[in-house]
Amino acid sequence: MRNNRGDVVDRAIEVLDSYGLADLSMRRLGAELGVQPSALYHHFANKQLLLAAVADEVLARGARPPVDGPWDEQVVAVCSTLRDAVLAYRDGAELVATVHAFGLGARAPYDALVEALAAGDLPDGLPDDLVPVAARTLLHFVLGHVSDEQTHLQAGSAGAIADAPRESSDFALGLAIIVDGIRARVSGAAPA
Amino acid sequence: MRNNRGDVVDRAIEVLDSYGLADLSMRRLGAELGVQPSALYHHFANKQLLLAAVADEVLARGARPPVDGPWDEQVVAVCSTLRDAVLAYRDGAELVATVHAFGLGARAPYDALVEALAAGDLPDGLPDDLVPVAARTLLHFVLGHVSDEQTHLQAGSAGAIADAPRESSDFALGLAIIVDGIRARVSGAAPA
DNA sequence: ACCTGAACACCGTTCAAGT
DNA sequence: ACCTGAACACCGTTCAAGT
Repeated sequence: MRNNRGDVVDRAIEVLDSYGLADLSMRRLGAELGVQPSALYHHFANKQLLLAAVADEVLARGARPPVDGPWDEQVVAVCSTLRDAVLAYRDGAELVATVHAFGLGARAPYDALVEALAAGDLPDGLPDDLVPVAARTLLHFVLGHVSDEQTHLQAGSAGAIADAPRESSDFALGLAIIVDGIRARVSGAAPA
Repeated sequence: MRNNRGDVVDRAIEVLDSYGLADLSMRRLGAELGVQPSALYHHFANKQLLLAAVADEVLARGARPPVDGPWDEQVVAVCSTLRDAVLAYRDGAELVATVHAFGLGARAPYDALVEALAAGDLPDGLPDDLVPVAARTLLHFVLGHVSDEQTHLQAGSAGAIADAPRESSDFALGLAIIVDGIRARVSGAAPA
């Protein structure tokens, strides 16, 4: 009945997927593991570090090998992989966004985007100062968009939202807008 | 010493700006007003509706009259107004994003973006199915970007993040990328 | 290495009752 | 119309002590 770090993370993902991020408390997770809440502090110094480990595991489970090809195809591949990874568990996008906002972990998608954007096979290549801005813009889009999707997926239980349903084609269109915008800055539009 | 709805919202904004969103609790706000926490439930059915009213007030205080001109200038104006509005109070972006995610209030910026995008003075005009996607993409960008800015503004107190500091020119560049992307879809690039 | 048990300082929310 | 006071069912975290 003794748990190690991995057991705790695995069970946390089950609780997350079954009950949502708001119900993933240290007390609830302890109960689910048959253990006092204080026992979790043997494995993680605080809840935020536990959530960071959970987010990293969600991302690791959804990871796909890097694609090669032109930078825009690489970017679309990374964003689609990220979307699928966080979409696989309830509140996955909100979890990763929260952890990323706190700056502990969940750095893999950002790094992957930077690498994809740096694969400038264009004549001029992507300007260096554009890469981090573009990467963060893409990350905000993907996590924000999927958070919306997941909120509306669970909308029946909370009974608060009555907007139009999101189509998965919205994701492709929004992503294409940003990629087009990056391309426009490379092939010689006027800078801001 | 009796408070009305407006008093509660005003005081909530003061607590928000002084102590941050995490410390804006019903109990703390009650104490700040010299009132039992339960008294707040006379004015708001629950905390989320209170936060929605606070977010709407933050947005109202930062509101600026609509600009006329081409759609892209209107879009930049709306996004800059939104950025300034939420940047004026601590955790303002996170507050508005949270309220928006719950679907209660904070709809004004979205509506303003839709209106700006619909001001298609272009020959072809903006395709109807592009407008909502573009509006949501812009909203995610602005709120995500300013959340990052505000998190890093307060980084010293939490001592967790050690990334590169955000420059306000990053906002202009990221916004320009998205606007360019929208423009590319109008002036006849291949659809996704 | 992993866990207990008790404690501390908090939460949001409800509800009968007061003025 | 606005508020009290008490209660209910929770939180995250610490810490001495156990195996």
